Formats: sequence, structure tokens, C-alpha cells
Amino acid sequence: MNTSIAITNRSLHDQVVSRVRDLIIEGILEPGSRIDESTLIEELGVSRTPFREALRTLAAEGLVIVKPSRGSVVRKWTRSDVFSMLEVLGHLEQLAGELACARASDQEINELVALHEDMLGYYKANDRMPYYKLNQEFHSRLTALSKNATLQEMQRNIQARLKRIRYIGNEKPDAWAGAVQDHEAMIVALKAKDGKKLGEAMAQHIRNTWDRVKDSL
Amino acid sequence: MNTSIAITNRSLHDQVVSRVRDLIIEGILEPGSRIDESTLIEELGVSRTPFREALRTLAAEGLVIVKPSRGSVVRKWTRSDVFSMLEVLGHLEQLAGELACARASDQEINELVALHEDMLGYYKANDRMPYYKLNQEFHSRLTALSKNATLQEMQRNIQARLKRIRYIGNEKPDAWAGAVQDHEAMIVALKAKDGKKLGEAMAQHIRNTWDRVKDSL
DNA sequence: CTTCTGTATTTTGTATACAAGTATAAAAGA
DNA sequence: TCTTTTATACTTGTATACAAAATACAGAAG
Repeated sequence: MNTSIAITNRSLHDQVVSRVRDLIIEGILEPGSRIDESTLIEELGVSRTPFREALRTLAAEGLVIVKPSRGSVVRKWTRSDVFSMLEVLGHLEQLAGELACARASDQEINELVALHEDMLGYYKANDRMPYYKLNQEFHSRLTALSKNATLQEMQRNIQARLKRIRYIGNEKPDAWAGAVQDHEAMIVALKAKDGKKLGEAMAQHIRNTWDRVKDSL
Repeated sequence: MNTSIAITNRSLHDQVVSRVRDLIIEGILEPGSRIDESTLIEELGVSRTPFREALRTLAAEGLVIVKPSRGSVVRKWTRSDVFSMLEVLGHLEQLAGELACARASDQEINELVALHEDMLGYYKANDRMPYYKLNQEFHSRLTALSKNATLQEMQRNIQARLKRIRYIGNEKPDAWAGAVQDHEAMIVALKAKDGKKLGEAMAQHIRNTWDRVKDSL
């Protein structure tokens, strides 16, 4: 009956996790830097117990490394780490694309096309931030069309690890143009429900991402 | 100088995580059942703080679900969950196979062939348990030959989720024979360093796994 | 001046106490 | 008899106190 009450129903744990995750993604907590418990718990206004539990989930997600008896650090990705993530992500999204063509409804496809057109608008207006946000959603939603929960989970996890790096790598304007072109190809294939072509376009998009990103590592 | 001392250097956290994980995989903690903190901490001889931290990492790994204010349960997989895991695992191992052919040394390939032959020995002796253990290692090691850390991590995670189910599904003897044949095909392709063929063989192996397992869900 | 060693300080790890929320069951009302 | 209410026990969530380990530092020996 009352639908508005449930919104604040996130546990403290989840809140701490996502706040610390944001600090990492935004680069406020720098890769490789030590995470000072006492400072952060004061800033977040929580006590050590829930904070340390949050660190454990972030560690399992791969964003943080807990060194026994000597604290935690923000995980720092090597060049080869990032390459390996993109290699896997490319294949996962390729699979997602193929499955999406087989399993998504016309309605769902149209919604994604609409999202793509919104992104085009931001691109033309040179409005980087909302484009970036919608881009994340584009990939998540396309993956969701695969109707494969495990695939979505793995994609989300790698996406989270790459978020910070991607944000840095997309600074150059010509890189942006290339990314938009890739998306265009993906949308064409999706409309035609050509799974092989969509899969290949998505894999190509990820390979291009590596080219865009690799020099900043 | 002293190499033997480091072995016991696992943190309490890691110990609790792997002990509870084992309890889940072995089915002592049944899927869907509530995890009673007070009982388990007594059994494990640890206090609530480290135990709850362990639950958080197990939750992030996907083996446990923490329901806010009402405890934790062992995650229970639906039929479609398992299908989606195998769908993803199939593609990941396909990729692993292709990369292994491109990146593994002759030495590494020979080691894996040797492992395969050990498995054949256990199969012929009808010795199920050691075969099962080596099978896990076979897939892990083959994936490791891809030299892709992210791929290994994702494979390990899905493998852990499936472990319990796989163990149940492999009860039938004719299923076992099929699995051995699949491995034979993989080894042939690996020796020839035929990436496409190895990838296809691994994907096929996973599809066969689904056929073996699906009826017990 | 460097290196080693012992002590002090800081930080992390674990246990426990207290608070808050949830489920259970008995009692009151319909 | 069935529903609703309310009291109680139990479980979980959070804070804090204590223990243990690591780090930093100062002084002594080489």
C-alpha cells in the first residue's frame, strides 16, 4: 500500500559500501593509497564495525585490498590488469549482444534506441558528464537484455573496476567521436536483431576502448 | 631462508571464509537455510565480529544472502540461475581455451596433459572423489594458461557457485564417461594448439554439463 | 655515520556489551 | 473461533573496550 516508505530502507552496510565505492571511483581515495580507518569513520559518521564489514565486501568486489594486520589500500590496477579486464569484458558483452538479439522484445529494443538518441543529443551539445552517465546505463541495459543474471553481475563488477580508468581515458575529444560511432553500429545491428553483428560491434567497441585508454596507464 | 613458516600465515578472516564456504559446498549448510550466527560461531570457535565479516565476503562472492535485520541464508540457485552461470562459464572457458593456445608454453601444456592422464587413471579405477578434485584443478589450470587474471577470477567465482551442484550432477556413470570424452577432445586440440577447436570443445563440454545437471534442479 | 635494538605510539584485530529490530505467543476483543 | 493487539524472548546491528601486532623513533653499539 505505502510505496514511498521503502526507499530509505537501505541498510547501513549498503550505504557505507556505496559511499566508499564512490570515493574510490571519483578518485578522492587514490589508487594505492592507504585507507585510514579512523579518519574515514569520522567522516562517514559510522563506527568501525560496519565500516570494516563494508571494506570486506569492497575487497571481495576487487576494489580494495585488505592486508592482514596492516590495513587496507585502494586497489591499484596495472596496465595488464586493465587489458585483461577489457579482454574479458569484450567477450562478455559480445555474448550479451548475441543473446539480446535472440531474447529482447521490440519494446525493449526501442527503449534502448531512445537512450542512444539521448546520448547523441549530449554528444552534439558537447555535454560530457550526462553522456558518461548514460553510457554506463546503455551498457548495463544492453547487457540486461541478455536475460542472463550471471552475465549482468559479472559485467557490472568489471564495469565498476574500470569506472575510474574509463573516466580518465575518455578525456580526448576524438576518442569520444569514435565511441559514438561504435554505438551507432551497435544500434544498427540491434535494430536488425543481427546477433553476430551486434556481438562483433560490441567486442570492437571494447577493443577501441583499450586503444583510447592504454596510454594513460 | 625459512620457507616453511609462512604457510600458517592465513588471517582469521580467510580461515573463517573458507571454512564456511566448505560447509556450503559440502551441503552441510543447506541452500535456502538460515545461517544461525550463535551456533556457528561456537562451532568455529570465533566471535561474532570476524564471523560477520566473513559473511560479508561470502555474500559478495554470491554464496550467501544477508537480509537486513533478519539474518543470512545460504543462497539457493534456481534452474535459470544455473543455466545462466553455465552459459557465461561456457563462453569464459571458450575464451580461455583460445588464449591458452596462443599464450601457453609447451612445458605448461605438457603439465596439463599429464594431469589429464592422472584423471584418466582415476576414471578407469572408478575412483570418483580424486577425479572430481583433479577436474576442478584441470579447469582452473587451463584457465590460468590464458594468462588473464580477470578471466581466472571470474571463472573461479562461477566455479565456486557451481561446485555443489556439479558434485550432485556427476553422480550418474554415463555422464562421467561423456565428461571424460569431452576432456579428451580438449586435450587433442590443446596439443595441436588449435585455439578455435579448443574453445569450441570447452564450450561444448559446458553445454554437456548442463544436460547432465539440469534434471536434478 | 650507519646499523641494530629496545621502547613508545599508533593501528589493527577481536570480544563483548548494549541498543534496536523482529518473530513468537498469549491475551483481549470481535 | 478467528482476528488483532501487546508483551516477551530472541536475533541482529552497532559501538566500544581491550588485546595484539606493526610501525616509528630514540639511543647505544659498531
